[in-house]
Amino acid sequence: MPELVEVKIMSEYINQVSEGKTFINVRKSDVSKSKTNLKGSWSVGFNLTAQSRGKELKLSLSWKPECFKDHLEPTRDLICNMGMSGNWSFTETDKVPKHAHLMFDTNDGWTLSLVDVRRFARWQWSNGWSSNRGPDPVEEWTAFIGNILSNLDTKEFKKPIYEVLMNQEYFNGIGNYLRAEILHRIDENPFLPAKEYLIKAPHLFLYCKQVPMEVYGLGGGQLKDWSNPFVIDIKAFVEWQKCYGKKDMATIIDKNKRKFWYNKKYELSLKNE
DNA sequence: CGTCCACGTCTAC
DNA sequence: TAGACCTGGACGG
Repeated sequence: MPELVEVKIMSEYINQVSEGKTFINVRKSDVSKSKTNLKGSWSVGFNLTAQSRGKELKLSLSWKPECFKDHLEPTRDLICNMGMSGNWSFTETDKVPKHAHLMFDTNDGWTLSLVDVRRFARWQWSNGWSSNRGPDPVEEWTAFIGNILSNLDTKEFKKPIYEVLMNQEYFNGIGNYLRAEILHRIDENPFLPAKEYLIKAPHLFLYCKQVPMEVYGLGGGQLKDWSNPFVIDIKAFVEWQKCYGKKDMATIIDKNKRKFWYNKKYELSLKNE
């Protein structure tokens, strides 16, 4: 599920359910192979807030004033990647869902859990966002454009746009369905080198913001096993999609073994490459 | 039963 | 640039 929009919605969900709660414990499932050390002094009285940037989610743990001691850091950030199936759930502690792998318990019997069937999600303590991921196309639109423009003459932008659009160093948050839908909307040859494509279709920048915002308006994309608490209409997302997963579209497998969905009219452009 | 597929990174040859 | 990492749903025989 999680691309930019869904991670953004998750961060809002975490903020909503954590508001006014006091957390007293952090733990992981027995089956989790995460090596991030959750032990230590983070065991009494902290608040949780979340923020997203592209596909990254940052959880900030900050001490309740009455629990704060001088020798402690006032806040600590856990940077999370949600993998293919990660999502968040807030339940009573004895009703934590199957496949919960990172859990935060409150002092009144509730638990915030990172639920992740495939266990590709990762988390680690960090002072900030990962340096190898670019600005958020929605929340930091100007910086997002600047980051690309100042690197337009690098090797990377000689690669076809459908590949570069998945590079998180420049398009943090764009994943497989957003790639397909954005390029389909623009309706320009997606096999063009990225720089050339951007010169022909500079509105790609705008679409990298607008298309996610439309999905945000729908409550986010739908994943089979994600009960998205913000969903407005279950069918809306499937109907909104014009390209990704549609049987009248063409597909190729990209370098990363991801299926790229695109309009059949560009099949010929591919052969000419 | 079995095989294929999934909204993403990682790291090892 | 293959694989590795994972579970489970869809679909075929």
